[in-house]
Amino acid sequence: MSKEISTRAEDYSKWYNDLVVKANLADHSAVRGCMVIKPYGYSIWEKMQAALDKMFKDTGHVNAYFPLFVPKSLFEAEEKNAEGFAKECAIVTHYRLKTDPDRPGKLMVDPTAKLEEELIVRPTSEAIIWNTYKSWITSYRDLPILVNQWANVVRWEMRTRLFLRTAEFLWQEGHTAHATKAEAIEETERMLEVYAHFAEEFLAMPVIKGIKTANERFAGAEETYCIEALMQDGKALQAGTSHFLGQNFAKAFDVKYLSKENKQEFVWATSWGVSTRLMGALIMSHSDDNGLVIPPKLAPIQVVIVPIFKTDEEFARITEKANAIIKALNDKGISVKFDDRDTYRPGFKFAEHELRGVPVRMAIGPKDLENGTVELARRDTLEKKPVAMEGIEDYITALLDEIQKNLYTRALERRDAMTHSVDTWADFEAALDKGGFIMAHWDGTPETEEAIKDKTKATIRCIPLNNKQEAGTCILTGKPSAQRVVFARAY
RNA sequence: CGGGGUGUAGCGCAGUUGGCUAGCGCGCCACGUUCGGGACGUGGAGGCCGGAGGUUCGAGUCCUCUCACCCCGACCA
Repeated sequence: MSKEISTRAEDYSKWYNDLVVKANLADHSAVRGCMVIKPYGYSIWEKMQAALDKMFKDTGHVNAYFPLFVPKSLFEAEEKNAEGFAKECAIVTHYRLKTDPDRPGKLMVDPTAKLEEELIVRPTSEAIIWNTYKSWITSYRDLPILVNQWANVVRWEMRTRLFLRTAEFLWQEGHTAHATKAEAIEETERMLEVYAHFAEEFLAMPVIKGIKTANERFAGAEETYCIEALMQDGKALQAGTSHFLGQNFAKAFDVKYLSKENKQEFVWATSWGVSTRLMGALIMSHSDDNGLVIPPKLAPIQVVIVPIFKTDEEFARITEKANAIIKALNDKGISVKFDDRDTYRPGFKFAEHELRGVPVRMAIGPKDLENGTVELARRDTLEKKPVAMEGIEDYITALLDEIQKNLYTRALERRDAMTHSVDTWADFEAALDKGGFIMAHWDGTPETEEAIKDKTKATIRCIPLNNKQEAGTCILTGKPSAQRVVFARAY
């Protein structure tokens, strides 16, 4: 069985950090608050990208690319949005360096190369994109515009964490334009569904779909929808957001279209995004003390074959068998790595592939050649057993599927076990100490939400979609409430 | 931006009241024995002790300045 992960905050933080570095996913970079995503980590991200990209295309979206820099005048056009991001922007003020007369061999900013207008390094692209949409849209025939962008953005956060909150991060941001409010809301909800489906099917991570309270809403949005997941240490993680932007950006950038009725109308907007934060979510959802556990659908290597041999002759015979198995597995669309390095011993390889989260390990040794078997070990349960070589590809196909399902079930059970319903302030505080989601009544005011946050650091993660209506009283103020909302301490 | 801390080999660290050729573990390289759960032995490579200035016969160690990073807080659609 996998060992217990300590969920004490500082231990968990350290465990998480060590794992990210040791499993070769990413490193702290020399640049403040940024990280280097290493090839193995990036290959997992690529799997996520591919799956998401297909889902975007299947829902009618196309990819495009917009500039990294946003002139300040554009950035500030939508006031709420600008205000929301103002405190975390990187700003380009100059465009040239020169040699420093006082320090030979050193460079200095050339004061004569000051920009007329500062450029903001995008923290999100609504401004630059809506400024562009203005020139793309004149008629209802131009709508809808369903565009997605894969890009990097910069948010100068004061405190950073690998994958979860780095100064620069990779993400995708969808930006759509619609003729009607209903259509835009439909799009917002559709993309939330896409995210939820992706999280559950690919990341094997159960999520709660909901809407944010006014306090937590995206700056410039009318409504923010989100998916919220629970990590193994009992803290919540916002895993994706989908915003209904109303006509805020259309009005800020004067984007209008002529309707069928020959009337000028403002365009309705949505935006939605997920980021490399999902890598953090993946790690904190499934991993154990032996290392990463990657769901088969996202594993760059689904099966690793470790040969066990003493002599060249043995190795040759094993290789022959292995090649036949690799072929059969590849034909089933399964990615396989044959770890034929003779510079490491089997035990070392076992440990290394476990650390990296490979879902299935196959060991082939002399005994197996004799018996016509292989030894299969599954990463999720760490079970090992001999399996007949004959028909192994079908066995593994089913096994990968089972591992994917098991990871989801396990995560769901863990989340349910960490979800508590409370009715009093005392119970609320007690539940917070245990961690997890807390379903509790709230009087619906931003002031109360803020007060609870100040007292406990817990925030309202979301108001679940299709939430059960149930009369109750607010845990803090005792005022009437019509429904429970999801509280938690969050990343 | 406040409070605290750390900078010594690729990584993790020790280095006493200033003293001799700056150490330890892991990793790395070579050779040999090993190889079904992170092997072992022997030998070896690798340091402007974060940077600048100062005190001193002598500085990793003391002083001043500076830079970087980390932690706690504030902040984080």
